[in-house]
This record gives sequence, C-alpha cells and structure tokens, in this order.
Amino acid sequence: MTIKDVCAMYHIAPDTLRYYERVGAIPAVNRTGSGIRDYTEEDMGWVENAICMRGAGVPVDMMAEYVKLCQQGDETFPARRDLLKKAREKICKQIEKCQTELRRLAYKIERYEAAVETGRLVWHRPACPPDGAPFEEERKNFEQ
Amino acid sequence: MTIKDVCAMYHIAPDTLRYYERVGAIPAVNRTGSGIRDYTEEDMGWVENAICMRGAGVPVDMMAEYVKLCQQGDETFPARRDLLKKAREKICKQIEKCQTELRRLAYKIERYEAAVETGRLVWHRPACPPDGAPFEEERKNFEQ
DNA sequence: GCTTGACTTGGAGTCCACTCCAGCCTGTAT
DNA sequence: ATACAGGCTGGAGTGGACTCCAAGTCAAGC
Repeated sequence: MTIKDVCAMYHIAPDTLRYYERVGAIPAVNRTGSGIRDYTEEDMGWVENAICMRGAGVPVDMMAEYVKLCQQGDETFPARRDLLKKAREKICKQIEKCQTELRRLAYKIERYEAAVETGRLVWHRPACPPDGAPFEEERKNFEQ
Repeated sequence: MTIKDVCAMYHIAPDTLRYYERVGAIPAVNRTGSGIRDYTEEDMGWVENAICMRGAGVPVDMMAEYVKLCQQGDETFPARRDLLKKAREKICKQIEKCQTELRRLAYKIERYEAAVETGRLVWHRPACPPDGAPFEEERKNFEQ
C-alpha cells in the first residue's frame, strides 16, 4: 500500500500521514528499497486509530505517548490502560459540553422557527448555563 | 459587573473575554465614564453563550456572524435560524465521532483490564473504522 | 500629591495541528 | 535517453484561538 492508497482510503492528506509518523502518533512505516512508504495491514490499523482519535479531539502528543508505550513491551499494560482511560474522560467531558450546547441550540432554533412564522422573537425560559455556572432564573427576553 | 467578576463567575481569562469582544463573538460591552467595561445582565448572557458554543467547538467567526445578524434586526430571523442549524449539524457530527472513539476505547480498555490480569494482551474483534472507512473484517491481533 | 492596583489598548507571541514548498531521488513510459 | 509522475526530506508557513506584554489611564487610599 502506497501513501496515496492509504490517503484515498481514509480521505486524509499525505502530509498529514507523514506528520503523524514524524511526531510518533503512528509508529514508523516500512519502506521499499528506495525509501517509499509501504503500509502494511498493521500500519493501516494505526492510521485508522490515529484518525479516529484525532476526530474525537485526542491530542497528537497523547497518541504519541500511547504508541511509545506500546513499543516498550508488556510491562506498560497498566500505563496504556490508564492513558486510554484518561482519553475516555476527556471525550466524555467533550460530549457533555456538546450536549449542553445542543439543548441550547434546540431551544433557540425552535424559537426562531416560531419567529419566522409570527415575525416576533420571544424567549420563554432562561438558557441552561455552561459548566457549573450560575443558572439565570430570571433571564430577560434578551436574544443571544 | 467588572470584567474580573465575570471572569470569576465563568472561570475564563479576561484576555479571552476581551478577545471575544474584539472579534465580535459577543457584542460590544458598555463602559463606565472612564472606559472600563461594565457587564450588564444581557452582556453576561452573551458571554455565557460564547463559552457554551466554544465549548462545543463552534468557531468564533461563526459566533461573530450570529452576533452580527442579531444586530441587523428582525429580517435576519431566517438567516439566524439557518446558522444555528448549521452549528447543530457540526456538533452532531462531532458527537458521532466522539462516540465512535468511545466505543473503540471501551473495547480496548476492557482488553487491557484483562491484560493486566493475565499478563497477555489479546484482541478478539476488529476495531470499528472511522467515518465510513472500510471495515476490517479480518483484523489481525495487532495492538493499536 | 503620590502610590497602588485594576483596568485599558494595540500589537506581538504561543501553541497546536496541520499544510505547503523547494530541492532531490527513483521507477516507468515513450 | 528523456520526460514525468510520484514519493522523499527538512523546514517554513498558516489558521485558529487564545495569551502575554508594555505603555498608558484612572479612582481610591494614605
């Protein structure tokens, strides 16, 4: 598999793939005699992994740390597990933030749907606040 | 409300607040006679909104566009609704990516839990691929 | 009147994750 | 044999979102 094939398969730029390899977010890829990357099944697994993790907002240095642990052998099982758990926590928090915003958006879109009908925009309840901030019990009919 | 109060309330840096204002992600804040920002209830609503949107990954220029539309009057109701819908789409896609990764992580953590018990790491099934990529039916027992 | 501390501005700097580029090499097709 | 497509490298550039800073202003306290 050349870099181009992998790029086509995963819709990713070759530069990004080389960048991931350079910073260690994926292990070094095998080369042909003339130095051209030749992705194995295993390499593809790593690429897939990197894309999926980045898609969920896991930073590349965290992925690089995981790759490094994997290359250090079986004694790093606990460390790897802990790292993955840390990544999971991060993503869970991210999802929560997204869902808070989704609720806010749902309400606002609903209000705007009514507004394009009636010509007047009215708020019926306060917005739900982000991240433990004080909830505005008496939110005025200010649009935000 | 001074900028410091708002920062304490929302756990955000004053520079960030000024930055949001500068790029238009929140409307211009009222000032005292000597030019010091004096946040009203309405301003706070906008700040809260900005923090919540950014937390969900909505880019600042999108927020700025929304603020601009809000300042242009009632003819922009449909445009605002569309913009919010676009933001919602973005966030939904983001959540999906997060949940894919969460599934992958759950499986891997489970395998590592077993591995720290037995001392051997074993994969039983292929990972679920990201974003419509081909599913590896025959994933080898490669760790990723 | 002077100091202190909080605030202001414009602009520069930083960090992350790419993304682009120039110059080079190599295998294949004409 | 030559052209050319595609890959390689190191390094520079970009875009987004902050974050820091120097220099200035102002109000309150001593």
